[in-house]
Amino acid sequence: MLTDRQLFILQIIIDDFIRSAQPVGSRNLAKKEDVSFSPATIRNEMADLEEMGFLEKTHTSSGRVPSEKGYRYYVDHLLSPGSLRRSERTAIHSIFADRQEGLEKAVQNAATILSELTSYTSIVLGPKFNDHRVKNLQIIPIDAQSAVAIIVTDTGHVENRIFSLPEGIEPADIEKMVNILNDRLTGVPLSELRQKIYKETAELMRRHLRNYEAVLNMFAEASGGSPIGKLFIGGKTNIFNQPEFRDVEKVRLVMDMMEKEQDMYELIRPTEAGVQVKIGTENAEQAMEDCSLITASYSVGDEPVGTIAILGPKRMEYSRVITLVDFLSHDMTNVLTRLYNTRI
Amino acid sequence: MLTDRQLFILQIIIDDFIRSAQPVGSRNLAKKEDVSFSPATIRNEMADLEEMGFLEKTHTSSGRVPSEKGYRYYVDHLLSPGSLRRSERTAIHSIFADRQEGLEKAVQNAATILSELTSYTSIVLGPKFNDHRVKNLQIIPIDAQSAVAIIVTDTGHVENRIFSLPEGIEPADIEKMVNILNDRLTGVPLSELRQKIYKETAELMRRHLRNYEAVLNMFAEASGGSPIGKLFIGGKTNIFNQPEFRDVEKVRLVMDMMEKEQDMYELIRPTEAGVQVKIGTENAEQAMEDCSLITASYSVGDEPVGTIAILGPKRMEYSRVITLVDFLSHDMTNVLTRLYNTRI
DNA sequence: TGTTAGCACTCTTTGTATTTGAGTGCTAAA
DNA sequence: TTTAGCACTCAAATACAAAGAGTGCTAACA
Repeated sequence: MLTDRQLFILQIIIDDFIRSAQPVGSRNLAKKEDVSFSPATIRNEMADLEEMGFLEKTHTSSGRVPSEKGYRYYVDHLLSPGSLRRSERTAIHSIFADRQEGLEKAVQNAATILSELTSYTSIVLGPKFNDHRVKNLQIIPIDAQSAVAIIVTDTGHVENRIFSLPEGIEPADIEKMVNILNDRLTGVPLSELRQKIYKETAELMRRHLRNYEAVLNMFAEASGGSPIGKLFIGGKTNIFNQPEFRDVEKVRLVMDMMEKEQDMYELIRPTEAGVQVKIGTENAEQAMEDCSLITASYSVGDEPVGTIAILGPKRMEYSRVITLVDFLSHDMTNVLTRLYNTRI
Repeated sequence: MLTDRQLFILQIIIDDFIRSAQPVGSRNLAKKEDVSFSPATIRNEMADLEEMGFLEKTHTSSGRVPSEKGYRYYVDHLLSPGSLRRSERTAIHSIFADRQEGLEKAVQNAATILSELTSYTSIVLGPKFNDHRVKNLQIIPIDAQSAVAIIVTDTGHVENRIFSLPEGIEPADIEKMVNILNDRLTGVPLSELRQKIYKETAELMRRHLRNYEAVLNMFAEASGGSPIGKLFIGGKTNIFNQPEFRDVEKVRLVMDMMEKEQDMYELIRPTEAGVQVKIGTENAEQAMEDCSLITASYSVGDEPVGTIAILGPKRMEYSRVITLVDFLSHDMTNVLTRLYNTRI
């Protein structure tokens, strides 16, 4: 068990290291105003803290650096709850202020602002609406061989795909089909569209369309096929600012990872509700070894529809970022719920 | 004027430097099989070449390095025309092999393959069709206040945008409007859509829609508003491989630039037909100081619709990359022309 | 018994010569 | 005109010393 003094010292060390990126030694620590013990005392405590695995040394006679376990303890027990500046709050509120631009733009905007506010890298996923419902279906013939299928959802989202038409199909046939599709499928949630379309309309489709699988594919993609929303990353190059990433190889690892969409999806896949902090190797991804990730999901009503995240060095300003991410995720939840939850 | 021997030496120096990234000295040059002069002779020639501005020294007693002027001369006069390996050719042909995926995917694919083939960074812009023509327009009401406007073009491309409906509009009104819009605007090229819609339908729209500007805006974006195609960048982190970019600051400059879409558009904006090479400061962009850019546009018929480019260090394998870019741009032109030019 | 001063020790960082090696320019001979 | 020879330059590597920040341990102190 840790004594109060050990907690105090651990906290100061980590705070200091987060600020300075320099290993912190007993002598300098003792000089701080609110520290009233001698360097020797501090050294003893530090030795204990190191023995317990909260601190590390970079070499035998260096100052101490927080270990992963140290950060973990710090985040779990020592964090003083931060508060946001007025300017930060207005910046966040402004993201969803004007709806005209469309949801996707707004989300992208969120990523940009988040990265500017933190000077770390931001990742915003979503939103995906599992309960998008079909509002309208269209099939628009392009030429003799091909047509575009379009789904409009009740959230105003549009999916489209080109597919081939069977030989000699008549415009009237298509119109009839569209009518039937709309009749049978309006109001169906995208998540159920796939099975519904098989059950309700496959027979009909088969009769009229040679490769109706293409249309089914489109529907599959629109619903379950791409089960995740779009991914936006803001401030990709912010990592260059961190002194511990002076090393080209380290930067490269992280940059490479950020280019792989799949990896990023995996990385920020939400595991539980609320703000989550993953420190260094707590992230599965190899490249995250020296980084930490703070994530939070946002929802429409009770349904999580997306994730926001901040990726920074392990030496991250946890307090500030957690507050920020928490605040933004709630704000997004509020706005989106107000916008889209009414229809349920 | 340069003597044959000077040309020869210049060529060997640049070839060697492109391979090794090391300043090349007279002694090592003289050791090469196909060089039959003594180091002293070479030194004399090098001194002349330096005086003329084709070579530079990194310090007084170092080997020579090509200057920008040197590269320029090399590209303009000394390039041996490269040829592609069978595997490279099949890789390129495979890009547009299956149309099912959609044009956008194929273009993105082109960027990826191009960067893998060269191990430089690739940039692919487009395609934008100036002569997309309107095939069909739809307005789908979402709820009492809003609706989605959709344009389908004769290339199968779909644009959509949400806008607000005026109070108390009837579904029948909308249907009427859609009919009129389709009647008046089908077949109109997107480039002329904006003025046409004003001339032909503004009066009508104003009567039925409160904020018909939103719809006009959408049309504007679909046609002239985003006058450029989508931008794909492949192998962003390939620059890390280059020994002259061991320096974090240098990498950062380039990475920062690549994150700014606007800068990238400007960078690869085509200036004339055919393959173009821009070396170092020949690019306006500050961050390109140590990089070269090789671009080529591709067309549908005679109309250029997009650009492909390779961004690498000044010490780039010009011969190989030029051949590759030339080949791919022609291939894309062929495929796209076959696909889309028939309708004109 | 917990705290602290003192001290020897370690290891990085910084600075300063010194050497090595690759390369140059110039001169004079072939 | 070419080339051998030589003095010279500079970056990079090597070695060494000193400085500085830090530690651990012991013994004295409150």
